Amino acid sequence: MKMFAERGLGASPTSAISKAAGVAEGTLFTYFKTKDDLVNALYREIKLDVAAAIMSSLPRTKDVRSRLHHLWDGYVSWGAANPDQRKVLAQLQVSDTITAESRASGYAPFAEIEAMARDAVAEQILRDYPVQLIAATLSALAEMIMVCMAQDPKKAAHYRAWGFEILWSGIAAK
Amino acid sequence: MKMFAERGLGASPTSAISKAAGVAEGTLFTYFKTKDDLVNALYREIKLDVAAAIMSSLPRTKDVRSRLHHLWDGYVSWGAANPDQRKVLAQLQVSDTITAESRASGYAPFAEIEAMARDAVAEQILRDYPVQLIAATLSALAEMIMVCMAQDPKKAAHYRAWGFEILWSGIAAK
DNA sequence: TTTATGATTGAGTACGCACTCAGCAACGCC
DNA sequence: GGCGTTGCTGAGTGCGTACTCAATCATAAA
Repeated sequence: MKMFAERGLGASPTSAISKAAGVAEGTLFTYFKTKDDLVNALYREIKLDVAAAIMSSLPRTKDVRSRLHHLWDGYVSWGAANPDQRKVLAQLQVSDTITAESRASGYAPFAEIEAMARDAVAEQILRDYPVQLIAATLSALAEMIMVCMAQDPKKAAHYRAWGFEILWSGIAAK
Repeated sequence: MKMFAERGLGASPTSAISKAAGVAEGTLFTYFKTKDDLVNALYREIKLDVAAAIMSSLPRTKDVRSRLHHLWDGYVSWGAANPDQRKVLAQLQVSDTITAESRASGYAPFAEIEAMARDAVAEQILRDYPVQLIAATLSALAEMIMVCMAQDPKKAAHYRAWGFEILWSGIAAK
C-alpha cells in the first residue's frame, strides 16, 4: 500500500513491492497468484477498513441529517487520518484491474446507506432524486474535500464542515 | 485518443496507437519525442477543446446564476457529446505522466472562472468559501454527473438539470 | 532526366516487467 | 542424527514495451 501510495500503481513493480515488504519476490507469489490478485485483495481490505470506520458507530436511531453528518465526518476523517489508504483507494476506484466481483463485495457494506437514502426520499427529507445520484454526490463531494484537506491540512476541519454544508443544502428537500 | 478511451492509457502500446493512426511506429516518434510527450499534447488539446466549448459563448453580462448555468451546461453537454474525450480526460487528470507545465497551461483558459467566483463571493451571491473550493465543487459534481449521463443516456437531460440544482443550492449564499 | 531534400518505414535493440522453479533453510518427529 | 514437510529464496525466463536508424520513398528544383 505504501508503495502504491507514493509511487503510483503503474510504477510499482513486484520486485519493489516484495523488497519493501521484506520478503523475496517469489514469496509474494505464494500468497497471491498474480499481481492483479494482490491489488484486488488490497482494494477489498481498504474498503472493509472504511466500512468499519464509518458504519460501526452509525447512530441508527437519530434523524437523517445527523446520520448523514455522521457518515460524512466518518468518511472524510478516515481519509484525513489515512492518507496513504485514501490515495491508493482513489487510484483503485478508477483502475481496470479491479474485478466486478471485488467492486461488488467492496460495495456490500454500504448497501445500508442506499436503503437509508430511499427512506429519506420517501419521507421527503431528501429531494426526489435517484438514490444513486444522492450516493454519487456524497462520494464525489467527499473525495473532493479529502484532497482539499490533504493539500491544506491546517484548514482540514473547515473543509470538512464546508463540505457537509454543500452536501446537505445540495440534496435536502425544500 | 480512441485507443486510450477504449483500451485505457496503460494498455495502449505505441505500436497499437501508430497502427490505428495509419502510420508506422517510427513516424509517431518523429512528431513526438516520447510517448509521454504525445500524452501531454493530447491532454492540452482536449483541455483547449473544452475551453472552446465553454468559454467562447459565455454570457459575460448576465447575472451569476445564468453564467454558472451556462458553464455547467456547456461542460456537461460537452462531456455527453464527446464521450471518448471525456473518458480520456478523466484518466489523464489523475495520471502522473501529465507534467506540471501541461496542467498549468491546461488550466489557463479557465482562470476567468476563478475571477468570476471571487467577485460573486464578494457580492455575497455565492457563499464565503475559498474560490478553489467552489471551483473544485463545480468540477467534482460535473464529472460525477457526466458518468451518470454516460451510464443512463436516456435521462441525460434530467441528470444535467439535477446536477445544476445540487451545485447551485450547494454554493449559493443564504 | 537527374538529383537533392526531407518525410516515412518497420525490423531491430535494449530493457523492464510479471512470473517460475530448483534449491535451501527451519522445524518437528522418530 | 536421519528424514519428511513446509515455507522462503532470488537468479532465471519469456514476453511486451518504448524507442532507434539505415534504408526507402515522395516531391520538387535544376
